[in-house]
Formats: sequence, C-alpha cells, structure tokens
Amino acid sequence: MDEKERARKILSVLRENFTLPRWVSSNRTPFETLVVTVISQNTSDRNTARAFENLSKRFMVTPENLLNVSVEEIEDALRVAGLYRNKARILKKLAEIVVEKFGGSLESIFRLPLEEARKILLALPGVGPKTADVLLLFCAKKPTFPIDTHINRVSKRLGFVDGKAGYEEIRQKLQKLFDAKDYFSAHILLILLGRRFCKARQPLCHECPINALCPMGEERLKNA
DNA sequence: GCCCAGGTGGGTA
DNA sequence: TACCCACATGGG
Repeated sequence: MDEKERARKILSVLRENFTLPRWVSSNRTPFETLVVTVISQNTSDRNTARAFENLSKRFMVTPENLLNVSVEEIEDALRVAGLYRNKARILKKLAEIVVEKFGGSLESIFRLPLEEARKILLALPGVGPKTADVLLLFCAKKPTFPIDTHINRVSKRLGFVDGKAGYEEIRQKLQKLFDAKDYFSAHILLILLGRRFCKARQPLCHECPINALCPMGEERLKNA
C-alpha cells in the first residue's frame, strides 16, 4: 500500500471514529478567527473559549472596537487563557494594522494568491505559520495545511515525515498526501486523534483506531 | 505541588 | 540557521 492510499484509509477511519467539534460550523468572521487563534496559542481549548467569551461579552470583536478599548480591559478578558499580557498587546496591534493598512477587513488579503497572502499574514505580529495557515484554510478556503503540535507528532509517528522535519516540510507532505478538499477535516481529525490517543508522553496505541495503519502502533502491539 | 496543555518572537552561538 | 527561553493560566 502506498503512502497516499494509507493516508486515505487513515482519514476514512478517523471520520468513523471522531465527530467534528461544534465550533467548526460556527460562523466567525475572519477577524474573530484571527483573535481566537491568537488566544489559542499555547492554550487549552477550554481556556481559549472562556477568554474569547469574556471578550465578546464586553463588545463585538471587531478591529475598530479592539482599537478603542484599553489594553488593560483586553488583558482582563484574556487572563484566564494565560500569556495574557502578550496576547492583549498583540490583539491591539493587530486591530490597529487591520484598520489602518487593510481597511478594517482581512478580505483584501484573502483575495490574493495563497503564497502572497501567506507572506502578508506572516508579517503581522503574533502571526506565525500555524495562525496564518488556519486563517487561510478556515476563512479564505485556500489549500494549505496548518501544522499544530499534535499534527507534528502524529505525522512523525505515522512515518509521514522523519523525526527532525520542521513545519514547512510537514505541511508540504500532508498537502501531497491528502486531497485539498479534505485538508480541513483532516486537520481537525488528526488533532482529535493526537489529543485522545497519540499523546506525547503516553501513546494509547492499543486503543487507537488507526493502530493497524501506523508503524508505531504495529510495533507496540507486537511487543505487548 | 507538579506536570500538562500547546505558538510566537526575541535572543544567543 | 538552529536552538533556548519567556510568556502565564487552569485542570488532572
């Protein structure tokens, strides 16, 4: 079985074993998605949601509103998520740039070709490859594959890339292995898999739904 | 009390 | 370019 075939089977098994979280069908604006993604950096889903809700309760999350409130108020809302001083400053700065350079909307960036748009996003404060790719895939519907820490680990254990592969190498590889129409669901499902079964310290290969398709799973089952 | 969750950017060699 | 560390809270 070649790699692409294995990737296809893995995706199919993941679809049978996991349901996409509710927020997937929530319609956030691109700017809200940017804000949530920045908040989520190095932060659990639960605390990310709480922080974003704290913000939304105070005002509609638009660049104009963020520009007009004090950084202390943003800090208060974000405290629960951790790293709140950094993130509050970054959100202020992002609001300022979006209003002043992009007419209050990210849409003009999204209309550019993928790599061009990606470069512009990467130049924004607090926006690294993961955040840029989330925006491009989720909001701009561009064919790019965001790599978070779970996907990084899962890709290596599955043998899709070798252990020292970096962000860009993993992204290119997954984009080759999956069809562009599946990037979104594959991204979500691989994260769910990583969190539930393919944990950093304690992989649960015996219970993992794709252990038969994973070199690491086969190895562990053999040794059991 | 300790370890885990889980990206970016600034600094150093 | 490649690492190392700061950022900070909440839950098990």
